[in-house]
Amino acid sequence: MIALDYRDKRPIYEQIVEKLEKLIVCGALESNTRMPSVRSLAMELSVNPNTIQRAYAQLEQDGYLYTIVGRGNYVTCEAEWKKGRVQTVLKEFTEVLTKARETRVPRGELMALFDRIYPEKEGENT
Amino acid sequence: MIALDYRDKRPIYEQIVEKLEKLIVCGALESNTRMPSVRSLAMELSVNPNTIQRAYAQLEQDGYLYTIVGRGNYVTCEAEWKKGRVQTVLKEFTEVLTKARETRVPRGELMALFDRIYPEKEGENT
Amino acid sequence: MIALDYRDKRPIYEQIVEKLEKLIVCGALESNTRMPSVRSLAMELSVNPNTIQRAYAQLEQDGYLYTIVGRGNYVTCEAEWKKGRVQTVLKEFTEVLTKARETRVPRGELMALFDRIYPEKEGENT
Amino acid sequence: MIALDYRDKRPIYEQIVEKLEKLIVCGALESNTRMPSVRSLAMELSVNPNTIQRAYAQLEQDGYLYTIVGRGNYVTCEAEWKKGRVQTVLKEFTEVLTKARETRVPRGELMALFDRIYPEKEGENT
DNA sequence: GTGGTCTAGACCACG
DNA sequence: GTGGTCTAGACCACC
Repeated sequence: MIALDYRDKRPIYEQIVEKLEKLIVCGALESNTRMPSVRSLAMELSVNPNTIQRAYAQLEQDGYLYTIVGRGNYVTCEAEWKKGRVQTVLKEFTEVLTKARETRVPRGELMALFDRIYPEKEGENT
Repeated sequence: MIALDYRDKRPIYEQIVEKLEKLIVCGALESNTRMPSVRSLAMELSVNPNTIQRAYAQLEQDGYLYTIVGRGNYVTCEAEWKKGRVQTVLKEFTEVLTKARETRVPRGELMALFDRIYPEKEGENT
Repeated sequence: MIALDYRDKRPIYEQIVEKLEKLIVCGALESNTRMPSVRSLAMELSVNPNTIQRAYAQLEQDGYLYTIVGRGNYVTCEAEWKKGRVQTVLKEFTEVLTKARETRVPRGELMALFDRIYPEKEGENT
Repeated sequence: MIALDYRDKRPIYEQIVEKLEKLIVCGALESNTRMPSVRSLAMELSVNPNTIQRAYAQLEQDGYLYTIVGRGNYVTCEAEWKKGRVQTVLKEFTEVLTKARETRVPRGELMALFDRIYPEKEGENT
């Protein structure tokens, strides 16, 4: 389900958070789906349950999961996490653009990338 | 010259790297200029010389500085660091766009930001 | 009769206690009325009978219910639970006021809230 | 500095958070003061450093502390935490008042308490 | 020295 | 069986 990179300097729990976040955002983990239990995921990834616990706690705080004690962790419905997520992305987008301007990256190069990665589709994403 | 934010989560040396990088990119520190000595900058910022040493080492590795042993640290010429810099920015740009697509951020919203931050100017940046 | 919120952090039995308490206090469940049996309420709410049992036990301890073995659980008469209830509320009121004073919340702001939530009516509640 | 109550059902770290929060709010711990180190406070309270760590993390998240890795934890300036704090208190005040109204607690009794705990002082708290 | 992370193993409340 | 808390002890980056 998830591959950990022990050479990565970031803490393990953060990697797990990032990976799970992606799975939730892309829709691989649907709303109200039950996540693997703390212990089972810990076994699967060969890490300590505390580490998984921490990752789940972070995801809960970020609005991606909700916890029912004694039952398990569940994925929140999309509308729940989408708002904050969009804001975060827009902020990051602004930052990288500012950086690009400072570096005087040719505008055309950015536009080309933009169109390639985020093609304009009729009736979608608009 | 540089203001440190001790409440920032990132290590001090990283903040210094970032600030100096900006000064070099924006042209405030011109090519082949001699940087302040490790000890003097350490004094000025009230930090451990080791911290400055580390920042300079990082900047050298990133291609912004070159060292002449016994003489000091100098800013590399623009062409030198620009290549790496542009590549970095483009990679970051790609990543954030991918993230935006996954999150299904409306394309128009990104375009609007793009045009505002990076306005099209005739004969420049193209 | 009662809606449970599984995303609530509090244990289920506590939620049930709170809901039933409200129903008793507001008069929806009158004095000496027989409460639904443990098993039937458990069925209705789709929870474990133990959970209902625990909620009833808590309510009995708080003075809202009394049990006649073999007959069922009954709502105590108003005068019975009112004393304890008033005391509890006054204690909570004192605590939150103390907290407000420590935080130096403007007195006027509290007064405004007070008047809005608890309007002075002639001949009532005095 | 702090007395723990092991009979209390709440987790230890939460008790510590509450106690420290009070000390900060009442001004006993002034802004930008350095808190005792994780290890030393753990020793003093005879608990595990992880427990203190958790308490400090919570306080940081709530805006009462900021952390400088390698240096220690510091109290944030008052304006930082005051805003959220006031809001919390007002919400609690509203809740308890609503509860009081449902219980039909005599308005006069509340008013008396109010005046005793939060006396009107000229030129202050208004 | 500091805080941050992680492991191994334990106990508890909840349902 | 589930998540939540806690202990004991360890290693790391940073300054």
